[in-house]
Amino acid sequence: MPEGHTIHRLAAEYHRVFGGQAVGVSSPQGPFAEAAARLDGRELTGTDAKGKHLFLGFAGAGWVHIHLGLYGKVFWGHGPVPEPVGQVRLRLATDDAHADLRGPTKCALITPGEKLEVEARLGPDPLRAEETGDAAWKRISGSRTTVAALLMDQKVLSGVGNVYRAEVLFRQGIDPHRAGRSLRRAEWDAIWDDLRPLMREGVRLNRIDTVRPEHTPEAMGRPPRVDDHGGEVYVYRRAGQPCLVCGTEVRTEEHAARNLFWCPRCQA
DNA sequence: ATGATATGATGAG
DNA sequence: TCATCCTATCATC
Repeated sequence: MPEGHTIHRLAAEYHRVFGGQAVGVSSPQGPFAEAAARLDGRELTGTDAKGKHLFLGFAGAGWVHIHLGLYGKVFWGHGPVPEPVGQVRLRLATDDAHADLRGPTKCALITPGEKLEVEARLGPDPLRAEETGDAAWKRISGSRTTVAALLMDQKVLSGVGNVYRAEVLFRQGIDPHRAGRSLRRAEWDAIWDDLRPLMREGVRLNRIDTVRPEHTPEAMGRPPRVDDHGGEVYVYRRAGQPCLVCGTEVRTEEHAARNLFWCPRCQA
């Protein structure tokens, strides 16, 4: 399930597999069928990502705008294209590869202008090398909203989801309940500067690892540990378990309809 | 088999 | 704040 690192990885993957080629486009059972027919056989000219939004560009036809939401996923395959099983919203296929998109919140054909509008609605993306965190700081520094909610607000900052939120606040020792306007500039800069390489590493490994080498169970002389979502993390979904750094029980609560996790001692 | 759960976002009230 | 979209996975029966 997707945060920004997943989307940027997909943009690179779609480009690597289909870029510069004429691609078979279909929407076997979905409401995208009409648009897919218009794209079928065109060249995939480029891909792009901002935050959790993915864009696939087709020659002379504009962009396919994809948002995975909570459930969306892409299934990759090689060789002969199998019959679609269940709901496939968008299938791209060449002679030797195919990609099936299932369950996205959004999959629509848009114009270049509409792509710019989507991007303009989003805050800076730590995975876009040319962007800075300044616009996000402007929103955060004047806000009475909690920093936990602000980091999840895609208009403020794009690409960060529940895992990166919890983990970056832990790594920076910041209490998630603090108001945005209580943050010092240096604290925000530390969050932004930490997110960039952290999320870049997420793109590379296709998972979220946030535990520093000095805090791994091996380094701390503790038994090995496996997080149930496939990455090594400090607090995400570790409620009731001891903090990897200080041993205090990790806490959780519902915060704006999402699960929030933090260490009350390290993030006091 | 069934139910709970999830890394997201929107629109109504 | 709540319901809703709608899919895969895992735990429990």
